[in-house]
Amino acid sequence: MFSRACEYGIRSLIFITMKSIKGDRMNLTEISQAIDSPPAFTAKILQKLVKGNIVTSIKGPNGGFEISKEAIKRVRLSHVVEIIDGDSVYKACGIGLDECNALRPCPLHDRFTAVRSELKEMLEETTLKELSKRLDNGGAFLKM
Amino acid sequence: MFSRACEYGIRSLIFITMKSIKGDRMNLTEISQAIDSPPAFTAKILQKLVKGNIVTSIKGPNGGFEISKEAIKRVRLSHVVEIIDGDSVYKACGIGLDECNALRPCPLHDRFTAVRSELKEMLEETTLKELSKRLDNGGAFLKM
DNA sequence: CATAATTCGGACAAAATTATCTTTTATACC
DNA sequence: GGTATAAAAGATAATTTTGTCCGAATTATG
Repeated sequence: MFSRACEYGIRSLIFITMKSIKGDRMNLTEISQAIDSPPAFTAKILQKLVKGNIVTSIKGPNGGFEISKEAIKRVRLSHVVEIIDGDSVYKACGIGLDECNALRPCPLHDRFTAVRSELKEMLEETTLKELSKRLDNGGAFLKM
Repeated sequence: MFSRACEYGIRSLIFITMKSIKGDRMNLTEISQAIDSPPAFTAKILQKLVKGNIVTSIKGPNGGFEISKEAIKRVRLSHVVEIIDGDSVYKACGIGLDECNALRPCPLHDRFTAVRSELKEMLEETTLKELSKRLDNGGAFLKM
């Protein structure tokens, strides 16, 4: 469904959000340990999220990554997926046609777009806040 | 969503089904032309579908691939996806946790499984017959 | 039986994705 | 200013997926 990179990205963000709400800033080592991901690869993904205005990074001692109150409110899963995986999740044809639309559909078009719009809706209405809350209250986990 | 291989597989099957209904058997060249896919790669995928009891293949002159009346009735998209991509579409965690279930869920678990069961349902109820009909009556296409 | 057409199977190659390593840049603190 | 810490950036490596090539096996037909 999502790329590996995107999975790590979402997990990182949920963790960072939970910590930022408490006023804690997390560095790469802490993040990759918390979500059980390869540090160097995770660093690359975090860079994308910084450029995409999702998280802010601070260099130097006691530096790391955090997410602002504003961003916590604003950011939806859809934004994260779009930054890391692009818009293929929302646009691509289910069976790989370059151009597939209502005017010139593939045989699966209608059925596929129905399911995909469910997915899209879900991603658009899911906030980092919601996900981080579940993690914080012990109702959900980020590794294993 | 699906792998490239799976996309080619589904497209091949829709085409083969449309032709088999008319009593026509198609060979690799005809199939890969009809669906605009790399022939050698498509051959590998068709081999999987033969082993998976979806299509039957006939060697030699005037050979090729066809699908039986029985299989046309029986086969759902879910079978095809499972043969080519495995069960990851149905089972894997949305954000990549090895073990993610109701007892030990990831933060996205509930929302993700809801969408995924829509997808699963769609794949389980979609038949090759239905898809091939749309192709046959000019209401849908398999390339571009 | 010889030949041509076709799938099958395995080895190989290319491209994309995932992952690592190394150097550079920024910053806090002494 | 010097040092340690941490992210940024770029080069490189490993793995997976996608795709190709070639010889073997099978079968219809003359």
